[in-house]
Amino acid sequence: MQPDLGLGVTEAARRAQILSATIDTIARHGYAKASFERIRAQAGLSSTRIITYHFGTKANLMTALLGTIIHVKDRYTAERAERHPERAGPLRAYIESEVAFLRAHPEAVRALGEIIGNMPGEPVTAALLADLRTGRLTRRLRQGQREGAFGEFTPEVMARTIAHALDGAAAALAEDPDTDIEAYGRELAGFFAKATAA
Amino acid sequence: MQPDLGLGVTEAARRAQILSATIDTIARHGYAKASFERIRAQAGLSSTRIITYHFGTKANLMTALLGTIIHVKDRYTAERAERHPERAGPLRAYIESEVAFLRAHPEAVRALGEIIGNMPGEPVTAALLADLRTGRLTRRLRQGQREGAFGEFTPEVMARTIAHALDGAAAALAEDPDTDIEAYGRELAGFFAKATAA
Amino acid sequence: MQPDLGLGVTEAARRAQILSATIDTIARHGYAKASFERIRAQAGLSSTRIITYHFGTKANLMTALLGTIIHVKDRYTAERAERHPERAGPLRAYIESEVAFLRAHPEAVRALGEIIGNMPGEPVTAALLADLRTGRLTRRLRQGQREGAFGEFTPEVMARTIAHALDGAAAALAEDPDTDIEAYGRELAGFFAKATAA
Amino acid sequence: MQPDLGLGVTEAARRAQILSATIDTIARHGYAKASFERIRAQAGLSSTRIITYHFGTKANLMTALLGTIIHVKDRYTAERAERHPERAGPLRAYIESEVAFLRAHPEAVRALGEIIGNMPGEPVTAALLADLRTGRLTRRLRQGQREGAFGEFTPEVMARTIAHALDGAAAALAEDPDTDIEAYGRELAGFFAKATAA
DNA sequence: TATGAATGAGAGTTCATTCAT
DNA sequence: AATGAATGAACTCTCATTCAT
Repeated sequence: MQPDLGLGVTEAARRAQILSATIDTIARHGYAKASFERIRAQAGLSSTRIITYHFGTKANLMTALLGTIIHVKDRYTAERAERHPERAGPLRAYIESEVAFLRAHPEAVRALGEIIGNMPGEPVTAALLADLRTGRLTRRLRQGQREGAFGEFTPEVMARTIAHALDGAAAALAEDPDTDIEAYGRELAGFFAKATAA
Repeated sequence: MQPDLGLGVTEAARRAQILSATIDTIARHGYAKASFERIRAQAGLSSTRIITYHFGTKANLMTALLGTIIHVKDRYTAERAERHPERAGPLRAYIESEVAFLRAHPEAVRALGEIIGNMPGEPVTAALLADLRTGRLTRRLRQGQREGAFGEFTPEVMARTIAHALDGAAAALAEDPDTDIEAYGRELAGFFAKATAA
Repeated sequence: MQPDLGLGVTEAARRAQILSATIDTIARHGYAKASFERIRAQAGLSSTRIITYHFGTKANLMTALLGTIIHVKDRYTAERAERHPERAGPLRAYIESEVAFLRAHPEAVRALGEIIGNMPGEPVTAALLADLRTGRLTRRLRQGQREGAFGEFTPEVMARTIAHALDGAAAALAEDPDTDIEAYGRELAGFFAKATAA
Repeated sequence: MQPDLGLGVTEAARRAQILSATIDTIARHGYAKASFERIRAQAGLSSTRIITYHFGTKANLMTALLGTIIHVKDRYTAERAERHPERAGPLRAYIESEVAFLRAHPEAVRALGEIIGNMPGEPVTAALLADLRTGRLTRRLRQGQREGAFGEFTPEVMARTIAHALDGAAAALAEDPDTDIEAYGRELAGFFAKATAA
């Protein structure tokens, strides 16, 4: 009768609950089918009304989710960087970090991809999101070229290729959850080490 | 009042008209927003009814579209192979052919990606489509390895990486239609030549 | 490619084919779901157009079907009456004849019931159909009362009750095709013999 | 402009309003034509959306209606049994009770018949509904036979016959609302008293 | 005797959102 | 911090039917 036992939960906790349910819903059904109703069911809420109450519109919810995932991912990456001091070069470190996050939070990665690929809105926003994915990497690659660590290539193209290769890793994991994703990551790192070599 | 001037058009022509409009609609708005109404408007038809008349259901329409695009792409690839005899190795030939098709039919490639990524249906179908994308390439890569043309790598991983790298090319072109996609393709071919080198 | 091999069939044969398919469709799916499309599929035709061509409207088709079934049933009853001279009284003869027809053509009986129960149209038509079911029987019962063969009862009520009891027999057969419908009929005849006894 | 004056009505009241309108609609037009639009008009609502809001799907609405009618009928029967202590034997009591309910709620009986006859769904459901109609009566008849109150007959056949005879009563009332349905019921009770006599 | 092509009307369902407490 | 009730718009799909050969 009362599937939602979280009466009087704090705002922050409710938001987190809904965001988490949204990630799972998107990961399971894809962005297009992530309706308020499905999110409501996933979260075990009694009415979709609670979602609009906390987030207003769907675009708002998705923007909040985007911010949250990016935030979580950044924090994860930062913490990991402290634990695993970089030995094998920035590119390998980058790829392995991405794969580690994928392994730790596959649904979040899936959701991130779905949101970026499907969220409506101006091309402006799309470009911003795209830069978010490849901007930092592009700069790192260019910096590396300047320092002589890499050979000749167009940093934008390489960055985009790496980003999409990582999408490929996520897709492989999604198709077969038993994929040895670390091995996949090491192999990718090897490819791009060769491809970017001086 | 009579936006549809194609009264009495033959079945084949109508189907082609609708399929073409569907490609454009998906390319412009994405799979999720490719409703019958939008397709109708794109095709300049008077009623969406004509779409269900010719294709029955939406799933049917999408399946037909999938088949058509794959068919067109195969034919394009075959014809191109005749005109451009392979000199630079099968991998480079493959990538350049894919990029050439992308250049010739960017909307079709966009639509193909959207359909594969969003069409509902069993995981079975999804796996079939995935194999369609990477299966042939995987086999070619494995064959090349046996013949000593390539070094050590997991063919499945490499094939998937190449496929996703080509998605990256399509995304680049979509974001900026002025992208020099041939150059992009040559650079990709260079990457993967290095990455697969013995 | 040409599921309909009956090209150039005579009008009568085509009509019979369609009527027969309509009976089967109604028997299988009920009146409400007996659309032109389903009838077309059942008949193995290539287009519903052929149905409208021969019958015009759906109401027309149903009227024709009604006439056909009634005709067939009358002929069956007449022929059976010749073969089985009446020994056990008109009521038993009537019931056994109805049950025999049900046994011989259960789909036709099912279809007849569905049509009578669902065909749209004025109450006038409904009353006509009702009389068709019970009119003759009512008259026979009244005649029997006059001749002293039966006791006291309202002929209309008894006739209606018998007609609905026969519907019950059809329903029993529909629910379980292995029903011993002759036994069922004999039992019904026994009931009504008692119920109508002087 | 505002045909719906029931703003803010409680859920229970709205459901009752809709269910009641659905009964009337089915009684008037038959199951096949009982569309949301017609129900909406009958209930004086402003949009059909309110129906899906409260019941989700049409199948749901019909299931709810079925449950409601059965519930109401059971309650009616129980209350009546208290007021009218059984004198004339269980069979006569049963028939008179059914007829009394028919007299009190002819539309509900009509709707019940339409729903049972037309609601789509597995044969399983159909069998369940059939048992609901005749199961109790069959058991009563068998019990009566054991106690020597009845003669020889197959209880299932007799129960089904009685149920269909009651359908006949409902049909008579539907065709002519002035039918003296109590008299009809007494006559039926007389028939079956004779038919089941020891 | 038949068909290919088209169509208006209406069905049920899902969607994100809003009004009023 | 939350809810109950409602809603307009859009969507896919099915129906019987008609126009033009």
